[in-house]
Amino acid sequence: MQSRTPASRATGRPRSAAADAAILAATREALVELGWSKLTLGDVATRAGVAKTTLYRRWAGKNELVVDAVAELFDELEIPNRGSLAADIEGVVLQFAAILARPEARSGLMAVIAESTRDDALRERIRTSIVERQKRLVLEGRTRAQARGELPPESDPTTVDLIFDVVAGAVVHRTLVSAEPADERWVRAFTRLLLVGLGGAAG
Amino acid sequence: MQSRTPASRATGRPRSAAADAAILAATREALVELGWSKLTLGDVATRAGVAKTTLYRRWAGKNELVVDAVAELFDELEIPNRGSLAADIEGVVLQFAAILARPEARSGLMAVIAESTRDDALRERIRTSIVERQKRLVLEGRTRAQARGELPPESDPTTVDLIFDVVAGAVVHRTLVSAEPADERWVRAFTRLLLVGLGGAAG
Amino acid sequence: MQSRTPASRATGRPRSAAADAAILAATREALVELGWSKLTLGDVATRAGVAKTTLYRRWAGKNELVVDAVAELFDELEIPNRGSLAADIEGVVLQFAAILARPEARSGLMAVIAESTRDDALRERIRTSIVERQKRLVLEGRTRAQARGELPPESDPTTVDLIFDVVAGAVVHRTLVSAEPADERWVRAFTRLLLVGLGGAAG
Amino acid sequence: MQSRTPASRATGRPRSAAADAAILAATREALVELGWSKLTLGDVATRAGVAKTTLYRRWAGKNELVVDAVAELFDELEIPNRGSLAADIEGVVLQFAAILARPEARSGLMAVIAESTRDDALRERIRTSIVERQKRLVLEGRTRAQARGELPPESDPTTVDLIFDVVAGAVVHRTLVSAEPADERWVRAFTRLLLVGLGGAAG
DNA sequence: AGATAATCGAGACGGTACGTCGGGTCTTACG
DNA sequence: CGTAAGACCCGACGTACCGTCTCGATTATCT
Repeated sequence: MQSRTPASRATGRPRSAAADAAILAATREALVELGWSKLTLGDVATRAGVAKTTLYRRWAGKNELVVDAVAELFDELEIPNRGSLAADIEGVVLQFAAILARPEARSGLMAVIAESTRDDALRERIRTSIVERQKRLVLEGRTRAQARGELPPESDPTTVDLIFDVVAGAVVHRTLVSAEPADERWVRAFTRLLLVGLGGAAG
Repeated sequence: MQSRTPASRATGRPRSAAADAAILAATREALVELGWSKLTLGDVATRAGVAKTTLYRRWAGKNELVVDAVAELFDELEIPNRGSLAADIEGVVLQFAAILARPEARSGLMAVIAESTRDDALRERIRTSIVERQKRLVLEGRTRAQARGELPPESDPTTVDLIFDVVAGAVVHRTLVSAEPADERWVRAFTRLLLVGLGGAAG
Repeated sequence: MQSRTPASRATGRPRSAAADAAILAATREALVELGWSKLTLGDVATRAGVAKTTLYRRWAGKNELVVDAVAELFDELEIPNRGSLAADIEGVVLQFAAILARPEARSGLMAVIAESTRDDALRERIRTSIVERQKRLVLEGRTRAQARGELPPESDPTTVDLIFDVVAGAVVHRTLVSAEPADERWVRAFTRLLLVGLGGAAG
Repeated sequence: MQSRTPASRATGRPRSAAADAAILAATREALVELGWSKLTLGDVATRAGVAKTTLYRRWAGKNELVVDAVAELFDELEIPNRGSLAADIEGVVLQFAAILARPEARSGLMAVIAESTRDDALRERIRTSIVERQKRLVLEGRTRAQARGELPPESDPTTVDLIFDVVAGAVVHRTLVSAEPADERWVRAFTRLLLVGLGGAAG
């Protein structure tokens, strides 16, 4: 996750593998209790039972650490097989909304995105660890829908990006900016819009 | 803009009106140069030629100040009248994308949203100053499309919220998270998706 | 004591005069309890009820602070008038030894002298605040002895320096290096040596 | 030099003899370049081409290491035979002053003395390694002067201590505290004072 | 020859203090 | 009163060394 493995050292005491996990868990815990802006690396180190230096040896700063801590949250996402494209979308969107409802995701995610607007390395890390990694969901959903005959067997790669931006963007905006719950009612309306568009439905 | 006006005092030296504008301008300038996280209120005060005391008398902190400074940026948005709903949407989305391309909006907006996940007053301030204020664009667009007969004359108010989340969310996600430009090609594809849905078009 | 008075500011909150005294007292207290090497500026600030920044605004570091704190200790030295040069010397040497027996002087003094071997500004500060200031004792003692006719009325200024180095050096060496008490017996033997020399007496 | 020799083990890899010398040399080198307070054991180890572990296996810490490194410097002192007590004293004092003029002695010596005021074991080590070892010079000088008939053949042992404190103290104070060179002129004046006293000479 | 054991280099580890920076508050003199 | 200036307390920053530890690799002596 962190760009380590420095050409495989031979000598010296090896880095503690347990420390990595403890630090990431402590980071999420601190995010829940304190939120991004009040989270301090000293506190995270203490919670993890680790010295500050150990933390800094592995991560360059708060941003990098939180990206890694948050990215893991999204790995539990799975696109369900409910028999229809609409039902599949509704399922995954609800999962996504559930993660965004958790406090460790809410403030952490937006904050690192904010920071990434001025930090190219951070943006790349976010893209690699979170965005690109989750596009698998769109791909799998489309493949399945094509197998069912719900979508034509074409495959413009930019369409995947577009759909990902629309779905993820809508849920994030609903949840964090409008600050309204992305509940089942909303998800159904959103899925309908996504499938048939403004013109197709009653609007 | 700032919820002040302390019951209109009679005595004492009145507050400098120029200071407010100077501070907000200095804030945007500092956002461009430094970004959210490196912006300091002491620096803003210096740029504005104002004492820190003066700044704190008017705003409670960094978050409130930046919300006000950023909110003004979105007031220039106008939905154009290009003769069709599709063209109108494309126009306003491009305007929105242009604002989000400006550095003073990029990091400032996301950062205050991140903070708002743990600060109800701030969330309310964002909703009032930015979100609700710009929903006028969706309303106006729909009214115009209904007049043209492009949309049925129905008016579910939750649909406005949905569309706003989808449009704003997609552009923000494309621009800041995926970190790709919301250029004319992308806007056209997005508008088509919005109007006819995944199923209706080649998708 | 500290080279302040920066051209006499007009504006802004003035520096707290109480803070200076509190910090110097806290420094001596910490020297007694912890000694030079375990004394930390953060701890001194806490003891003085002052923020670390306040301390750093006034002193450049541990060395400068301790010089000022220790220098005050020697201001209480007075050369007594006991009727003869020998008795006067014995009196002042005993006073000096008593100060060097106090823990706040012991480790602090030697430590700053050690540091001063690599820091010209510090050496100058020590010379001004401590060495030159206490040479008054030698001058006064000589003047008095000349009035009594115990010493010829000549006045080679380098002799003052020589005597000061011999007296101060001997007491410091006896006390801190040999680590034996400079008690009355020793002081008497030393004074006899100083007055009549190795050859004159039994040696 | 270091109180080791752990009961003479039989088995296991023996300690490198070269390491000891390399470490002491590196210590003196670092003292010259950096001075006591900026000297770090990690740096000394690197200079000596040795791991930190190796260094700590032999010395308990910075103080002990520096005492050993500095003590060796004084072993080169020899009291010359110039035909008279005065000339002998002048000779050895000049040698002593020359050593104190070297940077590896200056800051190292004073610093460990400062530390020794709070560390009995260290004080004892200094006394053994440096102070008592060099008293041989006073003893030899006196013996020789007595043989010449310059001093009475008495031998109060406390007089040796007194003279050692006076001579060493004066040179150290002149050199390090007053920060003036102990040159030939000064040494001559000091020797005269030591031999005939304040009263005997012009003062 | 093989087992045993202390050494060596390297470098990660838990700590403590550093000196700096920014946040907000307060205290001046001036308008 | 408002204001500019700047000192104040506080808490976090990221770094540097401390002295300890855990590695794999040597290098001895003792079976």
